[in-house]
Amino acid sequence: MQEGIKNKELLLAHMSSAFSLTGDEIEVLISLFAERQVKRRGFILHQGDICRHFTFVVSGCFKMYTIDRGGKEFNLEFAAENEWISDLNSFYAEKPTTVYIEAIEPSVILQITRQDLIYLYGNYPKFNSTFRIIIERKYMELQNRVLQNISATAEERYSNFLHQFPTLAARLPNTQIASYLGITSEFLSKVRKDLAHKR
Amino acid sequence: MQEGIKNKELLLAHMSSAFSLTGDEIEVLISLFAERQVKRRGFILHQGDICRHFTFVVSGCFKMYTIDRGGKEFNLEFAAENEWISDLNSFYAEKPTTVYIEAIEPSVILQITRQDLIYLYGNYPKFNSTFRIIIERKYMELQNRVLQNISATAEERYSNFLHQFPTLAARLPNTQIASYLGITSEFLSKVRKDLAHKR
DNA sequence: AAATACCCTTAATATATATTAAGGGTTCAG
DNA sequence: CTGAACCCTTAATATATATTAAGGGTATTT
Repeated sequence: MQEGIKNKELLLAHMSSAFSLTGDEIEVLISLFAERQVKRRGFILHQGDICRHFTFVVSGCFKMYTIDRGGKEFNLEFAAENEWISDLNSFYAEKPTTVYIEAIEPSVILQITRQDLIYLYGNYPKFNSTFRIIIERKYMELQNRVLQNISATAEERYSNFLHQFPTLAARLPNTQIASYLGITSEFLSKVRKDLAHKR
Repeated sequence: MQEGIKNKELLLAHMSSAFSLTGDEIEVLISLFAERQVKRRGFILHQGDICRHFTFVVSGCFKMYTIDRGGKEFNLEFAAENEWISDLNSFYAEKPTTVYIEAIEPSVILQITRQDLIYLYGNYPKFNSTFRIIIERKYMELQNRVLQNISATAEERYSNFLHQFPTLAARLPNTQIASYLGITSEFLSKVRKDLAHKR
């Protein structure tokens, strides 16, 4: 329990941003989350598998994506430091996932299993609120993304992405950003040129 | 407490689909939710207001939308019987909303205020789980919608909408569906013609 | 250091979707 | 009952975005 505590401090700080935690709660969090290193291009979830963990990213970055029949990838979500990633549908229903979660950079994560999370919900009620709030925040972000998708041009969506996720944008290849925005990387290239000319 | 109990039974049935409720929990739910009738075209939330209620739809149907500088409406969400609707961002942060929630049909709703919901979370811990699950379900639906938006053509999105929300599709004018799908109603008209010819 | 895979850009052409305009059909409020 | 809103469709034209193909640049692996 001494090794890796340092990484768990980020999780504890994150969890106590909404509600402060008691000593007991801190202890149980530390005991139930397992640390894992993931290499660049390493998968923590593969299409067809059952998603068995709720994952907190300590460092590095992941993408969650699907591949259609034509072999094209579509990025549903990125998760960097201090963010959560999981396929909720597969996780709770224990059914095969349709997505991949892959490390874009060498990463360190903390994971809790479904069983342990349910134990946590049942025995430390505060975590129901904590995880409710985590999901609510993610929900609002997604809703904003849907609004962008139905109302904004590719150029507006890209500008917005740069503005909303500046550090992420600097770390990701444009191909990955294009896949997230729902455009081809060739078109993103044009959009970038047009934006540059507007300066 | 006798009048309107019938409408609250739908809420109770909905809430106990994930966890069964005790007598106390049922009583507090009944006491904290207020029933309201809304006419067609009536607003339960107006841009600039603070969203003060979490709303459960007993009957009828609502749309949640924004209007851009050009006056165009974009439908973020529909909510019919047995669904929840609220602008979470405005509701929790108590700041002015950017959206409208308007009845598309004469409707009956049950509403709880932010204060009462927080009271509920604090004193009846089970509802933390219940509302966590409600939000998780909505999150998965939104995620699926984002995937559609970035990966599917307008025709695929429309087919999917018909398949996923058959009763809703039959009740809504096509203009509203187009606004939800992120296309113009003229183009939806063409999509419908093309689909009809494919039979 | 070479080889391979990845990444970014450009441009020509093709397709999906928006815009504008117009007409007819329905519903709803006065 | 009647006009005013709304709704749906069509078609011509315009714009946004995809596809294909090609070349050069950068990492990563061998």
